[in-house]
Amino acid sequence: MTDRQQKIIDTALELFANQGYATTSTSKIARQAGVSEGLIFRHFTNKEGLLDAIVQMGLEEMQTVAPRVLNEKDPKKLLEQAIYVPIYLIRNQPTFWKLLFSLKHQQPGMAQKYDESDILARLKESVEGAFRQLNYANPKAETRLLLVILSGLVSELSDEDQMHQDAFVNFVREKYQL
Amino acid sequence: MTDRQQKIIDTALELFANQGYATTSTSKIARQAGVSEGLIFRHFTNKEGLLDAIVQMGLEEMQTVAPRVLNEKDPKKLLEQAIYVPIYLIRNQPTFWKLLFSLKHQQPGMAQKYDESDILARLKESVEGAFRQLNYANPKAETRLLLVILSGLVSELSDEDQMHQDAFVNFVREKYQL
Amino acid sequence: MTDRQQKIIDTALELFANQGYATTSTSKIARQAGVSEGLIFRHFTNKEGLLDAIVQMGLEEMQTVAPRVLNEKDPKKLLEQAIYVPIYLIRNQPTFWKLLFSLKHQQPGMAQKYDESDILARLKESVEGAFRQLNYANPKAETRLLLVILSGLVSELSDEDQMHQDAFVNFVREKYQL
Amino acid sequence: MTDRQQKIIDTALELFANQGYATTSTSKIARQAGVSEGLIFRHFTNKEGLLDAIVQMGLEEMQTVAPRVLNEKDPKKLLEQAIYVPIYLIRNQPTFWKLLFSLKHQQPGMAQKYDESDILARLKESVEGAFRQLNYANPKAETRLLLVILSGLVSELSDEDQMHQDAFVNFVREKYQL
DNA sequence: TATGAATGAGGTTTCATTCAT
DNA sequence: AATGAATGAAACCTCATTCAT
Repeated sequence: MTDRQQKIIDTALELFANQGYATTSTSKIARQAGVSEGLIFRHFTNKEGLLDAIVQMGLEEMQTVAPRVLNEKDPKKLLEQAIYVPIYLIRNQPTFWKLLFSLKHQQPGMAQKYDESDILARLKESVEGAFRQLNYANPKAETRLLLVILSGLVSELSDEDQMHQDAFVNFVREKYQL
Repeated sequence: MTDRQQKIIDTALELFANQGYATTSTSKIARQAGVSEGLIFRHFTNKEGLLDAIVQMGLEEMQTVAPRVLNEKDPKKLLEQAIYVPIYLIRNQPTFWKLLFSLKHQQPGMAQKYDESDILARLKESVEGAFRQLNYANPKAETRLLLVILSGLVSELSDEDQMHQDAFVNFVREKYQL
Repeated sequence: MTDRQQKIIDTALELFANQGYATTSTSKIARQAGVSEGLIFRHFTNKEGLLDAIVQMGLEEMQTVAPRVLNEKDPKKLLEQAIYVPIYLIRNQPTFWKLLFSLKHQQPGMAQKYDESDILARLKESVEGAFRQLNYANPKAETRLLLVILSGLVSELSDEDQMHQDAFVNFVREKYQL
Repeated sequence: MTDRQQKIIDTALELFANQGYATTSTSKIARQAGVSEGLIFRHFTNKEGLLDAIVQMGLEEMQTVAPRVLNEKDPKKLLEQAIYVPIYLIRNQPTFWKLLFSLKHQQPGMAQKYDESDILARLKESVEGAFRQLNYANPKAETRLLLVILSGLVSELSDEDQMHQDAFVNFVREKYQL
């Protein structure tokens, strides 16, 4: 991964997340990244290939954090981690997660493609297991609610300053008594 | 509002909501609505004008339900209504709300335009007031959480059958002890 | 078929035949036809769609001449016609036939597509039948030779003035004692 | 001429002949030849330079066979050779001749360039002389017909198996009573 | 009101070619 | 001699929009 490749990915991530995938032209990406438009296609084949690379990269970061949840044996701590991890991820890669959640609304088939991603599925299971072990009445729904909350969280990430964001995250954490 | 105007609006709503605003071409709308492409522009001036008309129409429906909340004096019932109204709306106009929430991810400036919409703002205030009157510790955050949940709800509307949807809505209602 | 559609077809035919299909850009066609580039795609979908339309049109002309061969009962006259028809066609639509034969060298799969064309196949059969009825020793090879000659004829059509062309056609006719 | 230069030429010849010159990208050649794209330009300056080298190479092969015709004194044998030489060449370098004839249909000015090639012109003259010495009525036309037949032959070379090809070549030879 | 031909700007992509290493 | 990153021009194509009828 050369310097320019990384520059392209970073620029595209930011633009895709904040202006929408369809609305962001490859020429705008090139201009803002300070490279020629052709370079995008030499490295990523496609506009979609570029998106794939971005998602790939973002999910890899997840691989390094996910074990904290997946390998935790103590049920109490597992739950804590289960809730922290998404929050942690969103805080570390806010733009990436904004993009990931937003794709659903933009390119019907596209988001679905990444849903199959193994790591995401296993995390879901882990979160669900955590709720189960803590004797929540409806772990499946509980998991979904948490995801829905996080999804909503992300969708408003950019519109506010960090402070309000933090306040709200804390509020959610308390809601789950952690 | 003639028949064909309505047909155009209905078709565009469905396509915008399910395939994205930017991704849906006016020619696709025209074809699927069975009218000429020119007619769209005669009636709505713009692609954006068409979107405006759709949002206009959707919000008008809200005007007929909103008073149930806004005019309710009894604090207990007001809260009930405050929570039911969004659920009711989403159930009655799922496509419209899917579109409305999704705009945020697609056209930066566009969604914002409708946020100013008076009726939506006043509803927010009412919901917040409801939480306040019921002595919730943090009414502002509580309101936001509810909106966030509803937003998440909508974002997955199309991906599941109604049954799962209903089950989840019930779960959320119980969470709020209603 | 509007005026402009026809203009586009005529221009494209000439350019495709004389400069090659791949080498002729849609923008060059548009400029020379005096229309906007977009119009080409509105009417013909594709560059390939435009080629299809051209071939379609050329083959239709053939439909009006082919019966002369196909319906002839008298074996002697049938042969005469069988040989004249290709010559007649080439003389009437030299550019079209130049294009048709040249496609083989340019777009591997493309020419093949038109080979299936029924009318062309039936003509081949008729020519072959004619040679058979005249007791030529090897009608299949004879037919192929004729086609090969005609193909060669066409391939040099543009490089010479009509006079040399005619002289050569006559020479071939005498070769076949007609 | 290094190994890799030769590999590039061979690959390009095959692709140019079978897929067309304009349609074959330098990157496809590089990939299939197993070299970097830059190397093509280091060795041949240009895409056109590469084509020149290919033609150069093919014509050199001709230099070794042409004398058989050019130096033959016996008129009877000269004619035989005059007809065999093209057939021999096509059989030995089918791909090259396919390319050479096909260029006419693809790059207007390009083929013409090679027509001036001395050896080709002198061969034409020799073939014509052969027909003249054998008292054919119209040696010029006869020569052209032969060329036209050979051109047609080549144009269908790739589409059939060798057997049919041979049968047809024999048929042509008999036609000329050799 | 309604159509559908026509436009032109801009989008994605390809490709011959250059250059630093 | 060889690579592969990088470029920029030009290719094909889409699309919102205009206009004559």
